[in-house]
Amino acid sequence: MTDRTDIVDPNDHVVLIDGSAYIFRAYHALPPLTRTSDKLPVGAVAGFCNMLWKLVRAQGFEPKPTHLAVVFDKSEQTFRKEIYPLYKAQRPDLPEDLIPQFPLIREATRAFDLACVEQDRYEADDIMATYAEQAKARGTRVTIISSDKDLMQLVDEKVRMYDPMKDRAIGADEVFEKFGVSPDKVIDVQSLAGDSVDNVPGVPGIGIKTAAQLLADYGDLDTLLARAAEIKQTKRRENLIAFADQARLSRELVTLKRDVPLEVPLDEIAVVEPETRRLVAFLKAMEFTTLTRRVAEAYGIELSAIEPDPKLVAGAPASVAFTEAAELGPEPEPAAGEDAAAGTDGLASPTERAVARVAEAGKTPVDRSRYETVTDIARLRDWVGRAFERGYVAIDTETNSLDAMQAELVGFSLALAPNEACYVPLQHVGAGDGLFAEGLVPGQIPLTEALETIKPLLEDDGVLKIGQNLKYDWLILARHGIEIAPYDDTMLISYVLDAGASPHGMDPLSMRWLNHTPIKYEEVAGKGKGAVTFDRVAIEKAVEYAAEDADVTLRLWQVLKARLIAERKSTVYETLERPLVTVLANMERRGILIDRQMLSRLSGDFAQGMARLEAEISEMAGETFNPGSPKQLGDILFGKMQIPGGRKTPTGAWSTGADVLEELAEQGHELPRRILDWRQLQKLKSTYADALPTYVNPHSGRVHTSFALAATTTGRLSSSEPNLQNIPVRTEEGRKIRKAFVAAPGHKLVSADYSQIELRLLAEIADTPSLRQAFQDGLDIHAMTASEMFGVPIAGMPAEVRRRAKAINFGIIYGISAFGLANQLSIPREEAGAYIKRYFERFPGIRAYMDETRAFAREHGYVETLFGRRCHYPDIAAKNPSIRAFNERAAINARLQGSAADIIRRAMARMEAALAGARLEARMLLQVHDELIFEVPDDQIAATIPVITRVMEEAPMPAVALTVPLKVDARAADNWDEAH
DNA sequence: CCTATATCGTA
DNA sequence: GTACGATATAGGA
Repeated sequence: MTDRTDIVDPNDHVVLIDGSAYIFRAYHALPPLTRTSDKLPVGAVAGFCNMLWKLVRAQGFEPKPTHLAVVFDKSEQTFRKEIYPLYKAQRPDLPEDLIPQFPLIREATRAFDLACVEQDRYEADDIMATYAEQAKARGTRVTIISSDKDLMQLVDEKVRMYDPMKDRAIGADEVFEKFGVSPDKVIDVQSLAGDSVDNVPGVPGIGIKTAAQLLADYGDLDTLLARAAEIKQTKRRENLIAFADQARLSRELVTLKRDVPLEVPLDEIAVVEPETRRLVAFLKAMEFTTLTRRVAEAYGIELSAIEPDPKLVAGAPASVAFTEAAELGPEPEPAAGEDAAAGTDGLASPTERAVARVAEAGKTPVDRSRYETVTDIARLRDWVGRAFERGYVAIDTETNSLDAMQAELVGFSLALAPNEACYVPLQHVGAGDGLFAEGLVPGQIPLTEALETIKPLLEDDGVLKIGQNLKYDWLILARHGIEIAPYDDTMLISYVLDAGASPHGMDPLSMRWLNHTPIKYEEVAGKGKGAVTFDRVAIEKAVEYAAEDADVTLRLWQVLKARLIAERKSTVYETLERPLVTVLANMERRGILIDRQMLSRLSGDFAQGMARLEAEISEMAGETFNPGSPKQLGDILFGKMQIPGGRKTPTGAWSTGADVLEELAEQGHELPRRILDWRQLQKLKSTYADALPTYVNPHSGRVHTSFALAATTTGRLSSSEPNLQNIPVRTEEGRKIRKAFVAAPGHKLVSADYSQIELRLLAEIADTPSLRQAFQDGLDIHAMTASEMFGVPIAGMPAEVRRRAKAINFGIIYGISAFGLANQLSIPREEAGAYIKRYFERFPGIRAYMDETRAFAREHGYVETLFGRRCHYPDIAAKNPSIRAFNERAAINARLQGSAADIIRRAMARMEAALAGARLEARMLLQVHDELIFEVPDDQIAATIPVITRVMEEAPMPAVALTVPLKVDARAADNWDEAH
């Protein structure tokens, strides 16, 4: 055992050898050399041993190294791959005769008694960067033996590089030669220019030269990105803006980690005299005659007295070379899923295929002149026939409205391959410019005939239909009696892969993956006052826009579907996303009934109340002003009336939020109370009582919201136009609005909601036995928390104690901070901090859960739900502490909120079949995060509720068997308020 | 005319 | 303290 505990000091010289890189370069630079007796390739090994010998003897290499480590890449699975799965993904297979040299070089290192370092999840570069950083901190010189440009960011006055093949030193000047910037700017250049070898994306159209120039002009990457809008060159400016996030991702990839938790500390890589006999035995086994002789001479060893290392000699059974080489082979990959794009089918692994698709995607430029306008049925039949042959087709519909429930079909486009796309105009009308009478433009296939022709294609089990935000097109066509199946949705695939990391609309996806900017809708239809609906767009212009959408969708699918498989997210997509397209489309199609008379009456009542309050407000203020204007109100309260205790908003204006006014009201000020009352009425009137009736569809007489599947970072749905997920419930006045949501005659509304689902998931995920037990025993969870924390018995507990515990429980779900809890409970921050401390003492598992989640998110840039959904937080490592803390809280919350969202999605995906299987006519109408609302025939209510409850409670199975029970409460009533 | 800000409704 | 969307006002284009 050798003692390696010397302490590094400033006179030392730390030498770090990039082992893996050395082998590659030596293999290609040196003439092939094989061991005489068995033709084992050893060229790189020989070069390596010669270099080590020079180093330890300090021959032509001053000063003599005191510390030396040979550093290797260990596995392909590095933290960079977790950030960006395509990183270094297109590495070609190693040459046959190179593979056995890796283990031999490790053996050589050991034979020289030098440290051989490799660590899971880190590349050799990161390990070297960490050693260099630590050595520098002690004032020690460092030489990195490598010519890898990725290491050049480390060069400074203490750290130099040395190219072992060219025998030359690399200092700041050489780095400038290569990158056009000083070493401290190398990272920024690489972030912009990217690297095709390592598959670092960078910004399209920017190479090293341009990057260096831009950095000379703007200083650094962040400044450049912030001021990108100032750049004159159009394409360059657009790319810098569109790919800013990609540049930041690239920066993460190229920045070497300087704080790797080293398994072999710096002090342990001190150079020691080798055990000479073992070294000679190794060299002899390698049959390096010249070097063996030199080494033996230097140490005064009689050559013939040493036997070659028996493990390594030619013909040795199961020699280290071959056993270790086997482990270096490519990782086995499961077979790829369905796949139809040409050219990349033969590739071995899903990852390679995904990388190839990404690389190919930008290569075929979009050529709009090749799009066909289909105006006769024979041509349409031809396209349909070719789609059948191909087995997949991208489709996009064009309409005259964004509202899928009332939009008229204007035309549709199909795409079969890049640039092989067509547009089928159906209902275009004259521009109506006064010269020509409005009416159908001639030469369009009659709507019914066209639909009859494509229906068999769109409903054929054997042909995959591909859309972008397909729920919209599905609804349009469903209203014409066509139910598209099977299908894929590029927006949802992107959402599964990149939620939180990048947007999922067609234009950003196209720019990101295809390096192509599609025609803007405004360019064909105009914008603002001059905008026309798509049916009035000239067909020649419509073709380019519409066919391009199908073309782009198809190309996106080729890239994203391959990534989905490579990144192992097919199950998330197939179970949590894809089924929801038709489920939500059907919910939207049904809509919900509202009682317009009731809302109209409420609107009148609210108006009356507001008028009365306005009179009182003017009276108290001594003047009339608009109570709806925070600016005017702030001036009255804090200017004119000089009420103390005002706060400012981030923009410097007086804050007049409800919390501020509430406080003033409690101090006895009358005006703020009136304002609060007025605001409540104003909100209820404008947002609900007046707005909801305008959403009633004239044909159905019902309100059809639109649910967005890909709008949130956590996996929740969102609802808009109108938002039916924020219908009032907390106040008596508000519940009057909710009462206006009613069941159709002969039906009732059934509301079924998960009880405390996020807290239950907290107990599950944070593995907290006491919390879990409480749920298993059906206890009041907030009272139980209070009892644990404050030692108060549950029986006869004061309401205030329970209220505080409840606020803490919610706080935990939201990633708690003393500041937030203090705010919520109106208590001093110190007191809130003490509560949190106490909570963590009682529930240590939850603190561990929060710490683990933070650390995981920090390391990976995302968190995962129980079901594998990824929520990305690209700013989790922000330097700004408040941004970072915000992201940490969001990440902590996302695992819980997202897992709950997954569960209700699973329930929804199964609900239709469960109801149909039980011969029930209940229809799911709405989802409000932890609640589902159904419309159920009166006589089926008793039979329906148990089915709904069971599907919801069993939703995690079989993917996840929770140890905490899920509880669902369901009730039926004539209106939503009473059912809830 | 369009965008940003403040406010407030929900889970 | 998390996640959303709608409305009104205000101010620059």
